[in-house]
Amino acid sequence: MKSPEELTELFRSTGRKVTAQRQCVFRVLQGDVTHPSAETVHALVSAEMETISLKTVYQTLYDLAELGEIVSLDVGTGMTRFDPNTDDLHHHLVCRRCGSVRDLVADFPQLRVPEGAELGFEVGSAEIVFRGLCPDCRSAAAPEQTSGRRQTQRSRP
Amino acid sequence: MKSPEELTELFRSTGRKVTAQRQCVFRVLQGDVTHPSAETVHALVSAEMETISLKTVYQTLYDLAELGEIVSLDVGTGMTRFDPNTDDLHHHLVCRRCGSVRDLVADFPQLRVPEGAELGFEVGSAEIVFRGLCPDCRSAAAPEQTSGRRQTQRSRP
DNA sequence: TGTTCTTCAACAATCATTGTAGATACGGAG
DNA sequence: CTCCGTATCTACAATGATTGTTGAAGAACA
Repeated sequence: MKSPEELTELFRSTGRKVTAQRQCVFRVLQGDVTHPSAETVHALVSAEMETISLKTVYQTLYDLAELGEIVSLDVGTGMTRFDPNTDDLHHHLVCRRCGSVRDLVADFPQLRVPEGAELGFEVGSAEIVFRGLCPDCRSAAAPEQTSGRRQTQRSRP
Repeated sequence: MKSPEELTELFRSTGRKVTAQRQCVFRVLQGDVTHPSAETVHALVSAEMETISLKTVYQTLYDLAELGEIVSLDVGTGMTRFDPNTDDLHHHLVCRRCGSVRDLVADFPQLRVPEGAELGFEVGSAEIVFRGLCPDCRSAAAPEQTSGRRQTQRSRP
């Protein structure tokens, strides 16, 4: 993700208007490695702007995703997460207890669909999700973080 | 997933009661490779039992998942999908246009988190999602299948 | 500065999923 | 085979995440 200043420029140059609300979202996202949900971003932004609406946060995140400045991803924690790291060569670690998400920077060059197994699909990209326990949850009685419903009883495709 | 008869036995032996509704879900799931959503399963079952409720379908799917007979997974199509194939050595192909899901049977033995990159996580499993276009959607003007909201503007972690 | 078009906040609405309650049916005991 | 306790059923309401709507307010450009 570009810097808040560059994003301001980018928004203007693509016909989008720059507002205090949006710049606040830029700032909050800057350097964030926790893959926050829209709700989490809203909470962070609210600390500075008490009246900002959740809808506005969603709209700004949607715009950023459309511009390719952030990536929206669904790792099965019940809500869409947003990642300012748009590097193609990274994947994700997901805690199956608290739902926290971290980037795993590693290239898996052999990640190709074996010839004949693609069932007619035209494959464009591959994502890997590693599931396990985050450091906090490994230390036994650590408290849960997110408020979403389903963390237990999750997948293993 | 076991056969409907074996599932009947399994349900009984684990203290669960066997009803016509449940057996109908067993039958519908048997041999299904489309990774249906709860709603899709409900539609299929409804063809036989018009009055079955969606809640019952959810409950049965939940039970089957608890018993390890099916796997629930979230591949970002907006709803949980269910897979009667519980083989650990397979991954998924997801159409980014219509949201259809297929199994990709292939082992990726080198799918280990590089030493030092796991950020303190205790990694238990890894899933790969390959995104692209299914055969139907490749042939241009093919109609959309699922009814969910977000199919466009999806992730690429 | 004025004009115009976008974006804002505060709703209400939607979709997938889950909780509740009373009626009903399974399945082991008699 | 019938009875009874308990799990399950259906219908309906409620939840959480996300999106649509609307009138007011603000950004960008002439």
